[in-house]
Order: sequence, then C-alpha cells, then structure tokens
Amino acid sequence: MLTVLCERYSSLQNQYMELVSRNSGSDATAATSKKRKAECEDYVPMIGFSGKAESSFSDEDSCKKPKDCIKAKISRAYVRTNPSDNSLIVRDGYQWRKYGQKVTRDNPSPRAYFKCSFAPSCPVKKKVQRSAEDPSILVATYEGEHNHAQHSTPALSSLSPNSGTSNPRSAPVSSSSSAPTKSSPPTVTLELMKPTGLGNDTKNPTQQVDEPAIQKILVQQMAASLTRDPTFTAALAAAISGKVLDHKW
DNA sequence: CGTGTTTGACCAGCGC
DNA sequence: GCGCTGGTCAAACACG
Repeated sequence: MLTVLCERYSSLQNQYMELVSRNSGSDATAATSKKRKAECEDYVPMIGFSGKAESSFSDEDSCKKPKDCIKAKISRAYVRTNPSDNSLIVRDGYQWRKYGQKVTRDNPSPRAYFKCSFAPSCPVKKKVQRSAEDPSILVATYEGEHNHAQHSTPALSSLSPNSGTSNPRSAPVSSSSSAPTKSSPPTVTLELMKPTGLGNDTKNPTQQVDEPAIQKILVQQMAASLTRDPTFTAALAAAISGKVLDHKW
C-alpha cells in the first residue's frame, strides 16, 4: 500500500509541477508584478503529503534585486492539510506567537502573521495563508533564520525552512502523538520517501539495501506499528481522499 | 495571574 | 495628495 501511495504521490506531484510550470509564465508573473518590494521570490512549489510538506527554497537564485534580499532570508513551504480544518497552524518544530491576521486582496482566506516565540532575540517571522487555488494547501512564508535550536517535535524537522530537504535515508514515516502546543491537536506525520529513495535509484548504488529480506522486515515492522496507531489510519484516509479529489483536474 | 489569541486601528509603501 | 493594500501594534479577551 505504501508503495502504491508513493507512486501515486509521484505522479500527482509531476502533474502539479506541469501545471505550475504552465501557469508560471503568465499568471504568476502578472500577479507578482504588482506585489510589494518584499515579494521578490520565485517559487518551485513542492506539495507535501498528509498535512506536511517539503519546503522549497528560493534564497540564492530567486532575488533579482540584491538590495531587497539583504535583510532577511525568505523561503516558502507548502503544507497540505485537511480543507475542513480552518486553523492556520503549520507545525514545523518551532514555537510561534501569532501577532496578526489580515484578509488580503488576492486571496479570500485570511493571512496569519507569526513571530518566533524567542523574539526579539530570534527575528524570524512567518506568514501562513491558504492557497487560493487549493484550500487544502497552506502556504507558509518564512522570513529570516532562527538563531536557536528547535524545541519541539523534531520529527517535523524536514519542514523547517533552514533544514533543507529531509534525508531520504531517514525514517520514511514518523508518527507524533505529542502536541507541542496546547492548541495543536495530536497529528500523525507521514513523510513519504520519494520514489528515488525506495531502492530503485541506480545512480547511487551504495545507498541500496543489499538484502531484500531486511527491507521486507522493516516494511512489515513499519506497517505494523502504523496500523496500531488509530490517528495514523485516520490521517491516511484523509490524505487519500484528498488526493482523490485533487486528481479531478 | 500568566500566556497566547483576536481584532480593530494605525502606519508606511506604492500607484495613480 | 489621495486611496488602496499589506504589515504591525496593542487593548481586550480567552484559557488553563
């Protein structure tokens, strides 16, 4: 089931990338041309899975005007959530304090403004808004870099804008039942490996598992531990139903 | 009582 | 200069 899930995830991601690349030439540039000075990023959206996402980074190659980008590193993360969930909470391992919310012109859903709880010593800010195209996707824009370590849910470290892409050799699935904040309900994180990480990446034979039996045992153990977690099954059902709906493009 | 959220008001940048 | 818009402030409020 996980393999099928990965394959469908890959194909859906490819379709989404195609759509984005098609639209980026016309709508995106027109829409961003009227934006203010701070919005100088180009984005390569990467949709995550089951409420979590891979971050996309635009620090070095996106800013055409260096003067606009000196003050803060800007990155953006796309997070898939349950569309019925109205909260603008993106759990990325850091603790945030909300200081404002605003309805913007180009998007009917409100935009929430967060500061790192370590402010003012940590200057990082975060903006979270639902995607206008797909309400199930939260767009989190990070400004600045944390000058401290994460202090909750290290399992979500791959969501951090400063941590980069998660290591494909790390555990592909992690569950987190401990809520870092009182307002965040317990969730299950499903960080699926990309297809290249499943052992069929011929470019990097040293990372392949030599013994299929070990792989099989690992998969069985992961599946057993996951199926024991009722929150995982609920989250998986929600993710699959969301993907099915997304497929009707 | 301390901490975090909500929300209206205010401010600054930008285009006309 | 004026109006629009995004971003921030801060008092009021909620909650444990």
